[in-house]
Amino acid sequence: MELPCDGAGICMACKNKPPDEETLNCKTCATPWHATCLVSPPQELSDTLQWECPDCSMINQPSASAFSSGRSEEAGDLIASIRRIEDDKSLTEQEKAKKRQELLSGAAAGPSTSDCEEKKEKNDVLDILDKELTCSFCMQMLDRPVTTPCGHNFCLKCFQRWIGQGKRTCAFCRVQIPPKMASQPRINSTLVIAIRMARMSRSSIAGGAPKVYHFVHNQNRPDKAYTTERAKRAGKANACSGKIFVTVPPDHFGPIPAENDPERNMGVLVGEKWEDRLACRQWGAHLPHVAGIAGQSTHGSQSVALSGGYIDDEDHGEWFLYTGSGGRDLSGNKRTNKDQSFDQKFDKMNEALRVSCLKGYPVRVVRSHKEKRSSYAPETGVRYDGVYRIEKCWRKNGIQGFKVCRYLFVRCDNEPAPWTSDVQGDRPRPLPVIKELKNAIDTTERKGSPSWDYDEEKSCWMWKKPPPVSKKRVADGVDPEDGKVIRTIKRQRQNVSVREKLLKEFSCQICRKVMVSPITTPCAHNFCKACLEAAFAGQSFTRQRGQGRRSLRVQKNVMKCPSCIIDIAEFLQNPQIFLVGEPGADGCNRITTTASGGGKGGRKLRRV
DNA sequence: GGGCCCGCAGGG
DNA sequence: CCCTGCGGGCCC
Repeated sequence: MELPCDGAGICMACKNKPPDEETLNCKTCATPWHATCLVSPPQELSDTLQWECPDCSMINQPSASAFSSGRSEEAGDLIASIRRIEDDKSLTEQEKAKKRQELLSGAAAGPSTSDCEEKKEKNDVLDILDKELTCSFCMQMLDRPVTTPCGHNFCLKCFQRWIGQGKRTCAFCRVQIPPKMASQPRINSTLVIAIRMARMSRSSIAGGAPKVYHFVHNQNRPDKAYTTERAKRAGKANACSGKIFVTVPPDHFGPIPAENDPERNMGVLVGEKWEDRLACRQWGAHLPHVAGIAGQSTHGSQSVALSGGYIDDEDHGEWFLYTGSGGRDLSGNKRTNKDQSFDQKFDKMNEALRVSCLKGYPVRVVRSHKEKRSSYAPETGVRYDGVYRIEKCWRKNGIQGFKVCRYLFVRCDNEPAPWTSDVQGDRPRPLPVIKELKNAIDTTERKGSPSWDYDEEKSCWMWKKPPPVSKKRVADGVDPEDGKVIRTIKRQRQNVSVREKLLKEFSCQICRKVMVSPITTPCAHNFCKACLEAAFAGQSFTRQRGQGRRSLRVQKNVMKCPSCIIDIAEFLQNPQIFLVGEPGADGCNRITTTASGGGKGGRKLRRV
């Protein structure tokens, strides 16, 4: 029996992680497979784009029923059938709609190419809808379905109630539920689509084609991020962004419409997913590739990312509580830091969010798989979940003991959220009751009417006041003739100078200059003697100008290495100082002796 | 799984 | 120009 790759991308057949060029994604279920482990891999490159995995291509053979663990097999069959209809180029949209409807209602189908196949699907569909798409607790159509490894489906809320009662077995078959599933249930997005399609099909009026949801496959993906000469590290850790595919300016507010998507003419759809933040950026959903908030303090915030970076965040899907940025010590060249060490203020990006709150702008929201505590986060990658409005913001004492900026986001999108089985988008909803507001300070609420609001007549969310005028240009290199985007190539850095190499190798972690009276800690960090002494006298240091390096801030009365958390109190009793020559003519110190500095694999002084 | 490192992008 | 940042890869 052939096996796909598991959730971590490991081939379940050979137990290895296949490289990208050996990974095939099924066009129907999007599951990755290891090409070299397949009995009959596709022969032509072009075949790989339309490749269907063994599970999906033999979906009606009982021996090949495994769709993938944790999913409803029958729902998988249903989706596969629906997608086969979608992919049939010989059908018009109306014919497709009719076929879908027949499939889902079990009505008589027209002449078929495969009688056996269709007969099974027809007869099973009602059963599937009755059994598989019904929650065993509430006996209703599944709402935010979660699926146990034993293959049983429950509403998220029902499941959580069950777990809350201390139960740890499947309510249906009594098989043990893994601790991870119990503590962090994730919504089964495949089932969501199945339920939604069933509903659309039932409610669709004859003649009007129901809305078709788009499934994004890898082959539609754009050029990837790339690495410069300077960024020596492998892969995308230090990559430049690939081209931006949408023609909206970086300060565009709201959904990205089809007319700004010259590549596909679809716009960015709710539920679209990307491998990582760099790919997400390329489609304009959220531009910064590290920061969680996109925006300008004078203009407003266009988008946010929920990635589990801040402990105070609280996700309820249609609404969530977001934490502002800052309050963290980023010394030591860090980009993020789990620990908060000072209060957040309403400035910079936090102020940008506050502006969007006051004006009632729509804020795009992406959720990342890195948010482990939310049931609404995707299993992998980064997903666009539509626009939200910030209804209130305030400050509170955060979990880590410092003040944090807080924002109440409430969904206001015309497309349904990726986790809901609703066919419709959002309606205005009452604000949730937020307990922490009792102890909030600096609370801000919108006074006037919001710019982005629900129109009762048109039954949709829209700009009720003109959107803010863009102050920026569309992504660099967009050809005004055809709107095609030309990738911009970053200027690459020339050879690194000897001086820079020296600085890198022998610089003090505090002053960033070549060390004077160097001391290497047991944890292998290098400092000037004076800097280290001053560090523990409670002084703080700012970086040297012009080198693109970071400030190091040290805490008073803490005997930890300024570059890491190792306690060096004992070492400081008797630090060893190495010999260093006088400054040279260029002002750069000459290292003249060899010495061992202790610590594993650290930078050690060498003769030059 | 956690620590560490660093180029990049964008705000101000 | 300097500062900041809810990444991502690698090493342990």
